[in-house]
Amino acid sequence: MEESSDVAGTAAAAQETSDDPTVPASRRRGRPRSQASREAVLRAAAELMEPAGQAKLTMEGIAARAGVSKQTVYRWWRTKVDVLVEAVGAGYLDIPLPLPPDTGDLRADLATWLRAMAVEIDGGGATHLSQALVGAIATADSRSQQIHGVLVAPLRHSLHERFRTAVLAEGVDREMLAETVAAQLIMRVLFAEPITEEWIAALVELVAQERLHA
Amino acid sequence: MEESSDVAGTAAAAQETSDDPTVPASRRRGRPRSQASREAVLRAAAELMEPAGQAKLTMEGIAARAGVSKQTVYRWWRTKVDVLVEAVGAGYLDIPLPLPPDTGDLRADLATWLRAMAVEIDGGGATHLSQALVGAIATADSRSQQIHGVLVAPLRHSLHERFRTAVLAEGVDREMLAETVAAQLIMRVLFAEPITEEWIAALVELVAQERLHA
Amino acid sequence: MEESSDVAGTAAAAQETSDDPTVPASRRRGRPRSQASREAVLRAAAELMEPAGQAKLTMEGIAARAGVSKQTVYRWWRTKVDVLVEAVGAGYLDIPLPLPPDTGDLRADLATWLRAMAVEIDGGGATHLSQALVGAIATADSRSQQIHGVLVAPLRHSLHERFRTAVLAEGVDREMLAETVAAQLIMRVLFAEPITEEWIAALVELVAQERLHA
Amino acid sequence: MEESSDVAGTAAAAQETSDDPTVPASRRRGRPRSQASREAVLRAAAELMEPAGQAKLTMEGIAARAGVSKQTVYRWWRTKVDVLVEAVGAGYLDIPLPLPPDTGDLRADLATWLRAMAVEIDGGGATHLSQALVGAIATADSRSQQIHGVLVAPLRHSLHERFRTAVLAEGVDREMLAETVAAQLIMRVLFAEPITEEWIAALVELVAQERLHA
DNA sequence: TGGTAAACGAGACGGTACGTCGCGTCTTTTC
DNA sequence: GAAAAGACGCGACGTACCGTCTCGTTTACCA
Repeated sequence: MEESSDVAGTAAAAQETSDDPTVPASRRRGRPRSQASREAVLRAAAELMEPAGQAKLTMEGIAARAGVSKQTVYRWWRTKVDVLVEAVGAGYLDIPLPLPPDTGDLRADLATWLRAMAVEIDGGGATHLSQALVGAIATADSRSQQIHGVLVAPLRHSLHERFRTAVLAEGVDREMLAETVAAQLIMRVLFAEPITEEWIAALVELVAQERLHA
Repeated sequence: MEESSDVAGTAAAAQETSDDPTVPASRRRGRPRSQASREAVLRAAAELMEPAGQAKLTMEGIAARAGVSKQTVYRWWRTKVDVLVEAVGAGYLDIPLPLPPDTGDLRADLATWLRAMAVEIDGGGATHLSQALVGAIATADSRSQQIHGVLVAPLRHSLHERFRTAVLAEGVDREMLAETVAAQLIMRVLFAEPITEEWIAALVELVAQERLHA
Repeated sequence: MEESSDVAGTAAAAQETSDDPTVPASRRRGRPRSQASREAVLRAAAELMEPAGQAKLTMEGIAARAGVSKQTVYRWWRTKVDVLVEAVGAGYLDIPLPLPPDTGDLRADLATWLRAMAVEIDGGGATHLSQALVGAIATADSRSQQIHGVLVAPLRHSLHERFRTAVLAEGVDREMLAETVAAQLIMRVLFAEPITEEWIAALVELVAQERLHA
Repeated sequence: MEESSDVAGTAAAAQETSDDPTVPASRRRGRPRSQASREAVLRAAAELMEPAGQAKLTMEGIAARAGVSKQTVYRWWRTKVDVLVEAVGAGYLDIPLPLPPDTGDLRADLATWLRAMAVEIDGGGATHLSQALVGAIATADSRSQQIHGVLVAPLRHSLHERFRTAVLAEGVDREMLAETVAAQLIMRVLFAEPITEEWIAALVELVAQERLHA
């Protein structure tokens, strides 16, 4: 639940609302920001996402549930998405992200992982959040960068980690492999397309090119 | 008001709001649907998308610009997305979709096509529309199926067409290749990631596996 | 409670929100204004004034109590004062205004009437409303004209009526006499100064100049 | 913070916020009240009234313009009105109040004075301030006494001064005469009624009864 | 001369109300 | 019956002030 938890953050950027610790204590004036409020807001936002994609996320609702004034929410976050992104970043709302196993057998590992993701997705966990986040991109003023950082980048990163250690044909762009799997998966989630064994097989086949140019 | 009618049609499916002509003329009573209104609405929706991703698309706005009563819009389309989808389907708002060329050289053709797409995207044409459409998915009640049909399917379809005739290694799932390029491209558009030569090269390399198992 | 009741209206001007009946029925289009809502709003405003000068009159509160949407209130009345003025004009909120008796004895009649007013005022009836109305003048955008019409004019008018028939010295400006009594009374109300017998006597003496120039 | 202290003083009474000098020096501890702040606040309040009846007077605004923290304002004045009243009392915001001349000719003097007031009022000087002050009465918690002291009493007082020396019919209540002129004038200001020659004549006629019972 | 206690600036906080926007529905007259 | 017009209940928006509450920082006094 800590701010600190996103420090280790893989790629996910710092969306610190910045109680910037570099500011010398002696120069911080006025009543300090209430950490209680901050946490309450993030938690409220997270909880309001839970009910299976309510998409019922309103600033008003967040403030109410957090027991905080609307102004306080607006003071620190310009938009819903900003709240959401920070909530994810700070770990209040976790996008379930199992690391791909590494048994040495890339194809098997990927398949296993994709099946795990399928379960996760069918459970509805990721779907609603992802949709909300991606949906938020539409909001004109919204920061696709941030959403990318929270939604896509971690996925890509953890996949890349697996590919990095894999035995592949020379010259294969591992970055691209990770990106491909991530993109495919996200599309699947967004458009609620089922994740079938056939699809998994085909994707693995495409991406696990250990024997190429062998 | 039918949805069932969009079963037919492969990709760029018919989402006609269907003044179903199979209904015997003798049974159609009262004032017939105004084609003028229908067109005005679709045109208005299209135009309201134009200003570089205003995302200012409201039912109220559509009706106003179309010079049509709100009720008339609601009578024939349940949601914004429905209007948008039909507008795309009816060609009022075209997603620019060049067909991949077929010079025999798959790799070159793909690269050419991707570059063309990059231009299109940088022009901003596709971005806003795509974002709006995908964004619409978030709207809880929204029909990701329809959006898929309008946004993803055609892309996938036209790519598949090119892969179908390509000389590839045996057993390669051409469907998956098309799907991969489409997914990658859409992700790129959604998150406003630049389309670089490196990325194109890597993607082509991944996907144009003519020489596999050679 | 009727609109019609203010037609007879003495001086109090027409602040009709104008369901203008001169508009030919054939040209009135769209859903007609809900009389139920209109009345509910005016009644709500009146009721919210009751509790002895709550001054708790908010647009939000009026709408809520009337069981009407805020928008509906704003659609027909630009400000609180407008609502209040119409409520008074339409008789939902009456400023108690006993007519001065006419026994032939002006001095006695005035004294009687002033005592009656004193009772009314001590009852708190008029005070809060008057204060609210006059207070409203401060609101920059507010229409002192309207308030004058509702608060001052009727008072002046009914006094003038009594002076008109009185036997006074020649050349006395009866308008001025009515105006003087009204002004004095209103000041007394506004600043919560007590109405004493001495004050009544002095005022009557000033104003009932039957014997002047005799 | 005393109220009692304004008992003394005839008209433009002292509503000093009282760094009461009767408190033994030995008991005054801590940082003393900043006179600079006090003046800045009063000046700010005065200035914010200037722009022709902005009525834009907010505690927040006063503090901001005074370069003072909100707390400091609240520490010394409970309400806006308190600030305003003190500002008037301390002469930061003067209600222009010419003394009625005394040439011996009461009627002429009154007429002259009323004309002078008319000019003042048309200039807008008094109007906005008066409206603001009277408006403030509405604020439930507000102290009509104080406002009376600042707005009405001085007017009444200076008029009374003139009537005191005037030659009038016996038994005429000079208090009442002063009160009448004051009330009439204030009503005129509040409701923005024009001050015409006719009105002046009539008022003078009513009030300057030197020759009565002659 | 150094504590100490109140005043001060800054500014965050929980609130209430504001006035507006868009939703989807309803009610009327006109075509 | 469809359509234009437009009022309606509703819910959320983002903003403005309210009056209160910490903070860290003066600044005079008293010991």
